[in-house]
Amino acid sequence: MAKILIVDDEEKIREFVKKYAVFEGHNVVEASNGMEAIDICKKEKFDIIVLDIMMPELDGFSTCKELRKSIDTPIIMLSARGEEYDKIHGFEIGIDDYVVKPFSPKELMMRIDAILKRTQKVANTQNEVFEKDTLKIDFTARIVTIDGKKIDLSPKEYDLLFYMVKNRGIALTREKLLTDVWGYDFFGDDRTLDTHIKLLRKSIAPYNNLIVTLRGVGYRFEA
Amino acid sequence: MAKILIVDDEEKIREFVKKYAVFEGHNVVEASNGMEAIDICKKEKFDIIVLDIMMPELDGFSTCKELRKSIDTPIIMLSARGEEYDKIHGFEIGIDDYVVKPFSPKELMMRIDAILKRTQKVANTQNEVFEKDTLKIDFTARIVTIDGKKIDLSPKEYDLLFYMVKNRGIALTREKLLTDVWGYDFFGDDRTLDTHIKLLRKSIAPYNNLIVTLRGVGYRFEA
DNA sequence: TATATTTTTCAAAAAATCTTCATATTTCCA
DNA sequence: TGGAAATATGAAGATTTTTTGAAAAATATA
Repeated sequence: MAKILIVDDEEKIREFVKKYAVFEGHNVVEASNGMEAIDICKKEKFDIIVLDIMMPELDGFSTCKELRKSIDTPIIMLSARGEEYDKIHGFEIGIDDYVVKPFSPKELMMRIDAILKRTQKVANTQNEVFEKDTLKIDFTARIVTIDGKKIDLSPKEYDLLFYMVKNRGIALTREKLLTDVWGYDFFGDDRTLDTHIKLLRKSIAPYNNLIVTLRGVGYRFEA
Repeated sequence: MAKILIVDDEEKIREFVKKYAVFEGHNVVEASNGMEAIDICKKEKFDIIVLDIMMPELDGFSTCKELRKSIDTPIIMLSARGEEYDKIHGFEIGIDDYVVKPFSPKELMMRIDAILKRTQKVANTQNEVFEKDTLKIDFTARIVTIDGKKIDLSPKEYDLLFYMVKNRGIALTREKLLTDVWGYDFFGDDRTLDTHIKLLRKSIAPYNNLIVTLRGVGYRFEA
């Protein structure tokens, strides 16, 4: 069906992805690191590239950046939970989708299928955007504006805001926020989340009420 | 709502998970070890499988691997903190999510809900909702509205309402309400429940009659 | 290396909620 | 019907949770 390049330093992951992709009738080529991927791409053309972020030497982002200089093959990133959340969302034009580890083969295949389906059609260069009154969040460009004026947010503020907006209308427990935005291994103080909520509210000033406190539970971003 | 298989050698954990899953209206089947889980899965189909990693004989990973040969039911792993981090994030990508012990029931339920939402109805991002006339309870957002207007509920009020609505049409003894909503270890005054029923009734004002007093027994939320 | 920025910790203050308790009301039945 | 038992209610104090500001620690930047 499609020709896929899977780039990961762990052989087991490559094997696993390959197994399921082949099962679905795809043609799979493996690369164990970024440099190798770049070399291979000079010779062959793929329909989709699955790229792990965490790799020794050339990481996924750098590899992606390099690849983008010559090709526009859709790229799906693999990332650990809590890892580089905003980097993934903010990465300029580079990434088509990402999958958070751990993931099931089914999920990855679904994403691959979705992208393949999408790329058959006319290129959709529309940025992914959330808007509410004069608050505008452009996930693709990584820009937040209020009333047309650009708002400066720290990385963590972006992480948190993006995550909450992506999951707006859902009651998010403190635990879920901490593990998903900070990563599963966050051991920190209980007040860290509150503090960042505070900073974020301050930053999005007139819209601070969009972040609703759910006492005893966590927070919710109003849909 | 969903059919869940919980696999753990510790009965306490199984009970713990079961209690809350049933609480949320799920249908739960237990297995005390990997082999049993594999056997059960040959006969029944589940919507989600919760699998402990640390089990005697066949551990969670091996069980997962075996299960994956025949089924692609979403799997959530339970792991002790720091346990098998690499394995979870790397090799075993046949899993959909993981929860670190000790975990709160809320946390696990949220992840179960998230996976169900993602796998069952990909296009359907509908929240789980209860409606009766103009009373609307959005369990996903944790929002209660009457006639479109948002009602403010305290945590206990919401928990109580949640529990009663999930178990509507059923006579709920005071004892059951106290142990299930407050927890096993509630030693408090007998009037605590009454007081919260009072507050809840006040909050859902025109619908207060939906909470029926069963003298000598407890309360019932009208179906 | 110094400087600026960001993240985290911490403790006090504020806010919201929970529980208790005394009293009122209702229900049931001898 | 009278009174006991169960439930409802209001108010106050106790407790819990969140907010906040400031400072320390960690990171990034010049």
